[in-house]
Amino acid sequence: MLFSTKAEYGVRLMVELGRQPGSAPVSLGAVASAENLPLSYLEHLVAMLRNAKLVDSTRGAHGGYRLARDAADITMQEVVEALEGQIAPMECFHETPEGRVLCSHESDDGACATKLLWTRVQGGVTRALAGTTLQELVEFGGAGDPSSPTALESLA
Amino acid sequence: MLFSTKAEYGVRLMVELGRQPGSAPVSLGAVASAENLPLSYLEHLVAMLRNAKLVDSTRGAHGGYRLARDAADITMQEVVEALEGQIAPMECFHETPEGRVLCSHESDDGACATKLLWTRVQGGVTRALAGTTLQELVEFGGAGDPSSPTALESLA
DNA sequence: GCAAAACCGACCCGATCGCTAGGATTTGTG
DNA sequence: CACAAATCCTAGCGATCGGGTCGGTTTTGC
Repeated sequence: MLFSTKAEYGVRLMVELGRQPGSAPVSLGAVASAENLPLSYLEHLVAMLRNAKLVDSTRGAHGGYRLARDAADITMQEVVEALEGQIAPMECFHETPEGRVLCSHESDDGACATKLLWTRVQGGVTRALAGTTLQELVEFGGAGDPSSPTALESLA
Repeated sequence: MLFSTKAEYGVRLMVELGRQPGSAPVSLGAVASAENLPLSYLEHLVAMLRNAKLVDSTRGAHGGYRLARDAADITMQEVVEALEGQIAPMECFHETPEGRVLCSHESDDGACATKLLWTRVQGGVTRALAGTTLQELVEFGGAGDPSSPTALESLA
């Protein structure tokens, strides 16, 4: 499995937030029951998303969460990386701030034999994640679960 | 981390085998010391590769392993799948024998909101893996230690 | 017969995953 | 003010897996 359910749940959470029409915050409980996910677990995930500044929270009664930015402006790479940590195909791969990929096995001039492969893999994943916006998923997606007719209106 | 060291070590093993000129089998010990990997662990990995019919083994003194097919005819998808199991971005993703991708969350007509994303990711990974042959890695790669000057461009 | 190798299975330790529990704080509402 | 609804925080727990070791058994060439 490439990703754990952290990414799955977290993305679902983001989609649910992105689907909300108004600017009123949505409680996690609402998201949890809409997507049929354990609330206490979602709390952990949403905390990561908040740290990554992808969602804003308002505390207290009638509080909740909403997207920190426009859905069209949030790439899935940001979301997944907030949840799963930096995306790298392999332990020995680090990405420098400038985007260069380094393999800790390679000597100064001799390339690691596997680098070609992992670089291609990472490229494929990164392109897929960075090339998909939350907006797309919101538009694409149904309710995720047929049991909740809620929030289906924005599709029409 | 997308993949574990099982894939890393296994690919290195395959590259090492692919680099051998003659048809004489290479002992695991030789591979282990060449790549500086634990022999006893490699035994498990090579067993998977043997089950997947990617390597042949000959027992007894002066035995060892060699590629079951030509390096140009082995895709990295086969290798990685033999080691890591079926490649899927997410638990809920299964691939039918016909290659169709199914998400266990989607109802009959309502699509899972995350399916678009994971499908793209899987596509990216699969293209990278299936589009890379062992031969390419053999040609690309130095030994990891003895450095052969290689062209680092044309990675993507 | 001996040594080199492939084979096989059991075990071990630490990390992570998925999740729960129990609280504390903040804040709108009656 | 009291209360309830919500976010927030920390700790823990069972299970699985990853990475690796160990000890042994076969098979085979010399």
